[in-house]
Amino acid sequence: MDSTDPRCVHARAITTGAAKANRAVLNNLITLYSKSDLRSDAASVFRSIPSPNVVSWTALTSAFSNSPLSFHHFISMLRHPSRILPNSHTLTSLLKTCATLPALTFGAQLHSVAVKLGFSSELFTASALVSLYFKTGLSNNAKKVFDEMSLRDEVCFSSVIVGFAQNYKPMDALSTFIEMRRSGKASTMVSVSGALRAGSDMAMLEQCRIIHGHAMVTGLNLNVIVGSALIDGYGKCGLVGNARGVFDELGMELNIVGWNAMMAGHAQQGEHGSVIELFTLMEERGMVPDEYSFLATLTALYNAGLVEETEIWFKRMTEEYSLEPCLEHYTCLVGALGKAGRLEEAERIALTMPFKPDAALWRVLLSKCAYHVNMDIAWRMSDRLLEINPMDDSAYVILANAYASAGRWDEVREVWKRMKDKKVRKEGGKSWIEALGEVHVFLAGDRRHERTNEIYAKLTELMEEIEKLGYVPVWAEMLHEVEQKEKKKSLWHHSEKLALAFGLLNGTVPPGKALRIVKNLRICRDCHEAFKYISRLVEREIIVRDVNRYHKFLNGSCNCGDQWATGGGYKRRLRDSEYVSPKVLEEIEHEREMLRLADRLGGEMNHMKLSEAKNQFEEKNSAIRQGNDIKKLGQQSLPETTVQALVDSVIWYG
DNA sequence: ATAGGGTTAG
Repeated sequence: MDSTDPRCVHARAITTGAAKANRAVLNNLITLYSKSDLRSDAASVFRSIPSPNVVSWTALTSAFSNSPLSFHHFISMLRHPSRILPNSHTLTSLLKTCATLPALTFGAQLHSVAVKLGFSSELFTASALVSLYFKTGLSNNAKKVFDEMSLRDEVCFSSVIVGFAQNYKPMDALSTFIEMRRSGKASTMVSVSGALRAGSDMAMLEQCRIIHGHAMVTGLNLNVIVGSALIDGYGKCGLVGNARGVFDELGMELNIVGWNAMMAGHAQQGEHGSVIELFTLMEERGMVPDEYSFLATLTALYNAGLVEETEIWFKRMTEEYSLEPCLEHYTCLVGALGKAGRLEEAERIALTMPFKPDAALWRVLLSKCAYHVNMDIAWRMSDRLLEINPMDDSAYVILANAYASAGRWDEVREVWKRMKDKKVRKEGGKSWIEALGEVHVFLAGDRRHERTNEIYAKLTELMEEIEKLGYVPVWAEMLHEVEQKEKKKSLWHHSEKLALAFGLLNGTVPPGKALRIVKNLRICRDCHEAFKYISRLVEREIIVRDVNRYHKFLNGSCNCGDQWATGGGYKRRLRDSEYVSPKVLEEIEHEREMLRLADRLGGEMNHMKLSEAKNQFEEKNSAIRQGNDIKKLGQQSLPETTVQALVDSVIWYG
């Protein structure tokens, strides 16, 4: 036994008599044991303390953090005859457990206790509350707690940045990052990786580049977490080469997360060869592939239309690697089987797998039925989709499109009528394009952009030119009775075409640079066809990130090999709140300048400032605490009603 | 003496 072993320290404490004499020594021992993962030893040290104080109790609950057992210890403390009042350390530790489990009901009770005791705006307690609320999806509550804090350090800022990023509010995450930098807080690996995640969730390449630059100046680019986030970010923005640069730079430092992110980057491009290559290399390096590695592999194979390979790798996952496939793995398999026309088999798997199929899975299968025009099964899938969400527009749209491509117009009208009767609205197409650090959003038929006239003129010009090159409009999915001219127009005004025309105007995307478009739905069949021709016409690379994958158009063809009608595997989740308004991007433009300045000045002073601010805050806060209800009434313990509320809510967690 | 934030996917 070496001298740092807690048992050794314990023995010495007993032999020297320190343990008997000093409660603080034993409190320390509890922490020492729990840090070495010896929880039961920690508990027995606690039991040996004749009159445990709040520190002893907090050390005990912390030893059982991330487990509901800590709640029970806390209740025991409150019920203890010596009437011990929790302090901010106690509540902070418990709130962290609530965030990890998660345990919102109990956490909310703790919040009320924190308010009663005057801790709810304290740095540590409030940070833990912020994390708890973000973890449970209550962004507004988290923001409210954050807003009420009078002192903020880099940790609580990073909780908010990461929290917003995890709650699909990338713009809020980025503006919090900017706010943090403006207030002079140093960037950390956590805040930078959070900001990167926010940027990459929107496939905002420029944003990822700026943050990469910032990471390089601060040296955080060599951090494994930031590096993995960079690989992921570049991958999601479609720059696999840049991702690979970071990947190679970090080399042996990277853990499996970084490897999986790299594989995912290739997978989203449909580069299954590179994914398999990395998979092999990973094993040669002694790393054990996990569920994420397999998801990248299955997505790549499935997106490439390799049905048998998808099946083989799915089997390998369970049989050779003893990994449990999750819903997303099954979605790849079901989609692949569906694509091969094995629809009943795919359905059977969906119904017998150990998970309840979600909307995404039924939608994938529905689209495969539509693809094979197997309308009986398609209707069944559509019903299943509507069971999950009666307002799901895709349940109708896919059916209608399938009938339309088979020329069964009566049925098309029937489906549209049904959809209208149920008051289901079709999600409109939206596309955005990044030009000179700004993002421009377009809806189908949008005329709100300030350069609208130029955009429509450019579009007409482009379409007429490619018709000369042999482009034929693809209107298989449109109603036949619409006038030829009208048909053409509505095809021409799809959001992705508007975005592309804008990107080709003078002063938007510089000549020679790829045009990068992101779309909320699948790219439409006609746009896919038109973009192939346009890429040849204008001799530019056009990159479209749709809900399923990347499409890279160059010199008349697309790297998806027209395998665009897929689904499953990785998805890009796009919500209205994620659409970028140029105004916020202006701020980021400022931020770029500010980052440069801040980095030149260096961030050493921040720590000094922080401790100074902390002292001021403590003075102010002790005044607040003296004025609060409980202390004012001279109570030594929490009111019985509060304790009872805590007890009532703890039963939910066993 | 006891306390808060993290990368893959979704």
